[in-house]
Amino acid sequence: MDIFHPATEDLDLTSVLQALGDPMRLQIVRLLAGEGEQICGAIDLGISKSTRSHHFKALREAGVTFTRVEGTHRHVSLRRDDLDACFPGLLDAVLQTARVPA
Amino acid sequence: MDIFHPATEDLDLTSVLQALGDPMRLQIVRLLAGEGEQICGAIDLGISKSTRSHHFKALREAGVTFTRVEGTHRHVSLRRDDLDACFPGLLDAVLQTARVPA
DNA sequence: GTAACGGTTCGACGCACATCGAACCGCCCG
DNA sequence: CGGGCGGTTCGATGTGCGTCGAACCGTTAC
Repeated sequence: MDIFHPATEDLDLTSVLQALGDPMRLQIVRLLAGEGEQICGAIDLGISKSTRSHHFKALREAGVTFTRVEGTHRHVSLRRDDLDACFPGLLDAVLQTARVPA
Repeated sequence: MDIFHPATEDLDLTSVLQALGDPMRLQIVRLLAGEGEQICGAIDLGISKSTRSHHFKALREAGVTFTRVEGTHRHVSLRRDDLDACFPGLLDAVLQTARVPA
């Protein structure tokens, strides 16, 4: 079971919104937007490894992130261009407010 | 238990995204954006009354819609201004792509 | 006053999800 | 080659959600 990424034209608004509609994942997306590509393990939010893996899978399968394998590491990045192409303005709107939390 | 609406400053991104992350509710929002204020019963998507009521409640409690009581009817409308104030561009982005579904 | 109608609430049910620990797999480094 | 590390997968568990029918409530109409 290789890492799956949905095609750009297969991105689904509902799925993306659902993926973004979780505090943990929203935080991950915010971090990826700010810091750029990250190694999976570098992102720790006080959750277990399995839960983290679960969220990354959810984001990836919704088409929000792209995962690149390099050795034992997984490099994760935002699919900014694809998201902007399918849902123009959406990511920006989410990030703009996500950047200013409380 | 009167109809509750969250204050504009209490709107939460995660909650809004979660509310929008459902096909039925997304369809309702799209309809409200296109047709303006609607009576609850005028919106039928092949779901039961109770399910419809449930979705309207979810949208309302997330701050996406405003419900106005008039006699036996409930008039529902989008909280466009409030959403734009809290999450500028978000609603537009969602509607723009939601307008072109399949 | 009584019936009909618009909506809500109440279980109930099934499903999906967030979370965890533990087991597992692949790769790298001694 | 063998151990450790980065990540995934596998149950298991609790919880929340979408859906329904049925019962209920307020208002309007007759």
